[in-house]
Amino acid sequence: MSGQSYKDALKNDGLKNTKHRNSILNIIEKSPQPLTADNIYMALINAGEAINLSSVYRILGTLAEKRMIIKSSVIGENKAVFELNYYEHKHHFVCTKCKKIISISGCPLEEYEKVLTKKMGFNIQGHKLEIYGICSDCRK
Amino acid sequence: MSGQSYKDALKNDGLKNTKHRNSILNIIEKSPQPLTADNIYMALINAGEAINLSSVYRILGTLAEKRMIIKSSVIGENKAVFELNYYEHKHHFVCTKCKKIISISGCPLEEYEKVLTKKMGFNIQGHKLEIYGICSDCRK
DNA sequence: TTATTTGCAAATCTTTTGCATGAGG
DNA sequence: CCTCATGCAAAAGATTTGCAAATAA
Repeated sequence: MSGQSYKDALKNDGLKNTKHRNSILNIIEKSPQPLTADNIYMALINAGEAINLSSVYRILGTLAEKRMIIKSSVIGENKAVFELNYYEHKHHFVCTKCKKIISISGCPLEEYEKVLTKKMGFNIQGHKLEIYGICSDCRK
Repeated sequence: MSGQSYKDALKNDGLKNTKHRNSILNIIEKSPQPLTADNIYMALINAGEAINLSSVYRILGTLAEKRMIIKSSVIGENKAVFELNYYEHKHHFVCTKCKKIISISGCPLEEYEKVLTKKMGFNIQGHKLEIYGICSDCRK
């Protein structure tokens, strides 16, 4: 729980630099996969940091609004997951068997978005791509 | 509410041909965009068909399990949406301003999935792509 | 000091479930 | 008939909110 400080990043978004916000950003940053609000809450509790679940939700909402993190959802699950808003654009592969989430770097959609912009008149802000199937471990 | 009968389709999946199941399939089929359980429930009530919301959920669950419909979710919303399992593969554009959902035919991912299969050893079953931004109407 | 943030409890919203009744094949 | 489908009420899970107390700047 002693990771980097997000003091400046928070300040730039007009947010106060609090212990909870820093801890939550650190947890999300260190996670190789997107986390639910409850995952993050439990991680804090296990690390000995007293916090209320509603505060976790409130902080996640604020950070997502400021685009420091991204809120999304996983097919078939009815709860939100959060991850850092990496400037390197990534996608995820979800194993339908073991539920593992694997990051995939690179994005095949840049050209396609240009075509859509021209053809449909959209102003595209982003996209979400999730690929699902059986991972190599589960195929064995 | 007097649309086609899904009698044979239901029978093929070992499901009884009930009024509710037919009505729900018709509502989903006629909708240009994915619907929530509550959207469907309200449509039934407005059409004068008495049904319980839990039955709507149960029917949607059954139909999704039999792959007659597809359950998915929209970024930033915490409820599931349902649409027909068209055999023509489609994606959606979501306008972040007016919340309109526009279907896009065609899919830019076929080649990419082949590459991933080879490179990562995945057995790919499907994907979900959602593109968001401002639609042409809202840009005006 | 003052606006922002957090804790707490309760409310709200979506979805699921148990059980008794009702309807399809 | 006999099984499957539905209604109803209640539970469960995720998320939000109002308000008072605590804290950062």
